Amino acid sequence: MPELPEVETVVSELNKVLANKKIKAVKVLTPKTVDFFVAKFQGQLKNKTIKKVYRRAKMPIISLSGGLFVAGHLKMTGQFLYQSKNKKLTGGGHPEDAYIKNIPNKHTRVIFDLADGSNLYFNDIRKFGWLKLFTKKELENYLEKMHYGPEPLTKDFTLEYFIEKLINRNVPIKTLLLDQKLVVGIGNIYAAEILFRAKVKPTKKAKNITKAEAQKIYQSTIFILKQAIKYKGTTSDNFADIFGKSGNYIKKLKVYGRGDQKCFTCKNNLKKITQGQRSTVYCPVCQK
DNA sequence: AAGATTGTTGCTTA
DNA sequence: TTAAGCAACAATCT
Repeated sequence: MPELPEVETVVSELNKVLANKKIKAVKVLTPKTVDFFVAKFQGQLKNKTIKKVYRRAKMPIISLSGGLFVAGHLKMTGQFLYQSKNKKLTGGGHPEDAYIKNIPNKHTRVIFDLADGSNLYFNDIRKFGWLKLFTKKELENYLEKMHYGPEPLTKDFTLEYFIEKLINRNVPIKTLLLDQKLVVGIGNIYAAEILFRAKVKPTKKAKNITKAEAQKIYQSTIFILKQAIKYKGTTSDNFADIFGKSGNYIKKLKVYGRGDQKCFTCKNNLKKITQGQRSTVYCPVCQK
């Protein structure tokens, strides 16, 4: 459940520790993670220098010398973990620490050995995450093919655009918020939180959302994502930053993961339903 | 021990 | 063509 705030946290930390560092060697332990291009991945990254690490949608992107890029997706359980030379990761005090301590471990898929003696690990419990080597052109083509919507925290995401995208859409608003073609970065956690803040019921059809409601959802999207970045994301399951530390936004969650508990606002019981094979929690009283 | 969990792709149907 | 719905993917926890 790395969503935009979690990926942003990881990417900004990676950029700080990796910029200008040289890759000495790369070891792929799980071929599937690099789509079985093991020799290419290991061979072409050798002796490249990392220029910067940034993000598009939920994809971390590492730009390298030689016009190459490593881009990928954490999916549900992917993690980048960074260990400087004589420092072991300690975990953040959560049950998932077992996956972070003693790296490399059985969930380590790719290891980057850096010239200064530090290591970057790509860990992934469920093996849905992936990394891929791209040239600049290939990366551009890939991103184009994805038809990603605007970044919600930039000027590209306007209220007018958002309102227009809801017109005639016969899908629940929750489902639409998860659609990366409409706007990128929102996943199951923040969709629930955004709609709670906007006081809109997740099952409401997009075409029936009023302009006033759309504006609330739009503003809540920006507010919630920014706030979650400030808290370094949400660790509800196994998200960790590159130093193995948990995100703190779990303290701020109003509805996600709180099915059958009391609404903080009205004290009635929150309701848990399933939409598009995903759980949704909302307050039947506060959200109309 | 079966069911829940979740981001995205790709298939099916309309 | 596009929209909508849903199985599948993997591993772990409950």
